[in-house]
Amino acid sequence: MRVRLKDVADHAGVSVKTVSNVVNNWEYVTDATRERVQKALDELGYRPNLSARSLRTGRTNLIALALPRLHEPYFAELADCVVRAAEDHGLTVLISQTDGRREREQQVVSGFRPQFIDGLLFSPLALEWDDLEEIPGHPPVVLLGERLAAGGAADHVAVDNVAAAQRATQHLVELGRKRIAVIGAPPSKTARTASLRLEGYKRALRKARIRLDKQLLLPVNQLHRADGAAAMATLLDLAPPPDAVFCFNDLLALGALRTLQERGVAVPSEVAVIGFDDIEESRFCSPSLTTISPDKKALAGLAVAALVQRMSVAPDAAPQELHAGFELVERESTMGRRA
Amino acid sequence: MRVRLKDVADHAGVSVKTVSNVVNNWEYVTDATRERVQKALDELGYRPNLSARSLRTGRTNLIALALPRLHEPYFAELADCVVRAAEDHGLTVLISQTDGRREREQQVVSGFRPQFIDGLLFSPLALEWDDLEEIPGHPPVVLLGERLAAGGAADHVAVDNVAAAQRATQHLVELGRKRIAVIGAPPSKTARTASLRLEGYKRALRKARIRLDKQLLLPVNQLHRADGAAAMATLLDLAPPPDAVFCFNDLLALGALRTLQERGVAVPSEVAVIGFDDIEESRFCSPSLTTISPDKKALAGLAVAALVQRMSVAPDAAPQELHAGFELVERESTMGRRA
DNA sequence: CTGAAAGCGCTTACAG
DNA sequence: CTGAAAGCGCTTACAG
Repeated sequence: MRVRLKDVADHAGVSVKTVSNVVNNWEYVTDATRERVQKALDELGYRPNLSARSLRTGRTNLIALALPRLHEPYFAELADCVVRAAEDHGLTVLISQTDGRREREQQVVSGFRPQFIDGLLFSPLALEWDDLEEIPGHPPVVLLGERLAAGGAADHVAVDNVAAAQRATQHLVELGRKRIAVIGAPPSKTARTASLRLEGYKRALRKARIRLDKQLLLPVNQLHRADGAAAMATLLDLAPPPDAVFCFNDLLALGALRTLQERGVAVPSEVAVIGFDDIEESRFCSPSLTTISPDKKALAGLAVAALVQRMSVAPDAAPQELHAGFELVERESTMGRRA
Repeated sequence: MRVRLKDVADHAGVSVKTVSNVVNNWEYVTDATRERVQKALDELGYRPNLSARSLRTGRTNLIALALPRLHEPYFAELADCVVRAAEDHGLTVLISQTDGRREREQQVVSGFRPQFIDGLLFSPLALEWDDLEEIPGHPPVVLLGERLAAGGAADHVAVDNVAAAQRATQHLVELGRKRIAVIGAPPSKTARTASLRLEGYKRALRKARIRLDKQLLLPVNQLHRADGAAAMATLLDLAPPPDAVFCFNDLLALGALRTLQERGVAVPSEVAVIGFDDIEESRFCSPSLTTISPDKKALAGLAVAALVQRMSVAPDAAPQELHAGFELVERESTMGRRA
């Protein structure tokens, strides 16, 4: 049989209210009472019934995290950070994959399990802001990473993609590279993150007075190894080929490295490679990969904190734009002199 | 304001019970009443309060899925299947990562959110059965993939690892290979799955009257690309080197393929490679990877069904050993003649 | 500082 | 086939 508050109260010879006070760390309980109740709590092994608590308080302490794909290491690592950050706030995270498909994203926002979560951390690929607005009584939402198309009025947490991409490009410039290619250029205007990164790239080139060569901008279908490998092959067939490549994520870069290796092109002496995300494998591949490392912990921490704000303290505050830091991690794929 | 059953009842001019009957698809409601109530339900946009329902029924319809690492594509894909299978039973899945560490696994089983889930799908790496027994009032558990050490008394769902490994090895034998190496051999006895796969490998060799050469059995620290790559390098330094490699998962095989490519060893003509898991990338890498494809959908379906059984129908039934099917998927890494 | 009591929204015997 | 009512376990004004 389950141990209820009432059982503990009887055991300790106090009222239910008093036990509840102790359980919830209420301030005004005499030490003697607290101690006695705590003992009863321990002896009986009391565990609160979360459903009852939720029913009473109207909060579930559950938040959902909706991501395109857990397969992608970046998202898997980010999810892990979010789970930990949420734990610190006493929140449990429900992870769900949207596959970046609009229909699934819509499903998530309108609540696959309605009235079930207190808030939503959302990394949308396809959804537009209008879609979000239309849904009646959707839970508080904080956008993570991807920004909804124009006019968004929800908190948004991300790295400063423009600045980060500029930094990455600048790094290649500083190595003396002149023909700096991009793998992962935005295939369409809806690819918001890619557009921002491209903007950063352009700024760096402008500052270095290097002319933009559109031939060097390669879009991809997906952000996977295979796409990176294929794009790199295309680039190597150019005359002259690039002397550096900025890949818009590490997976693409890993694919590019593979092609370079196959073709016997030396990295970094002939072609320097830089990625974005700093996934685990980038440390272990050979050559190890120079990359932009977004502060995933900060990203998760800011997002959860913003959501908590919206959930309880200030549901109607003006939407915030929050940036987590990043750093450039130099590894073998850009270390060393030009050939 | 939230719409309650009571509001709908008032709106439709019936009692709360009747509305509840309609919501829960109770059989004995006249069509006229059902229709009228349904209309009120729709008009008011009623959504049941799940906390209240849980409090009343004692069930949350939440199950947890505890996996070592979501980063690993196999687990990510499996998780996706589990989520879908659970949906069919009206269950929501709480995914949590244990990192394969005993401490985290213990945490999960004893309930990170106690009294919160109806059941647990669990893929343990470190936990022993005794640990499970010791935990008072742990939820119904079904083991997925990994088997707890001896004496387990919980349902277990997996592919027949011995049979699958035997099939894989036999395939290499049929190609005429004689020196068949293994990457991913069990580093210790606790690596249960690896031990089973090794057993299958041995059986296939025995049947083919090929002598076991322990030099060809390479253990790994982790089941990642880098480990596969390193192991392959070791194998190529043998004299003579192997003419085929059975990798105990696809990630290892992907790493092995990379090394083979770097060293200019032809696949499959000089060395044939086979993996295990059939992760997405195996279809897209070059050469594409022959592999054992466990029926992940069946695995997830069986696991969820078994858990549902234990949760409601037959909590104390004798533990079952359930096997999902597998098939050998032939791709480029083994297709073609020997050099 | 502590107690008695109401009520969160639902399901479910129990009547009828 | 439908209704009135109890009760799941908790929190929280309200008294004292």
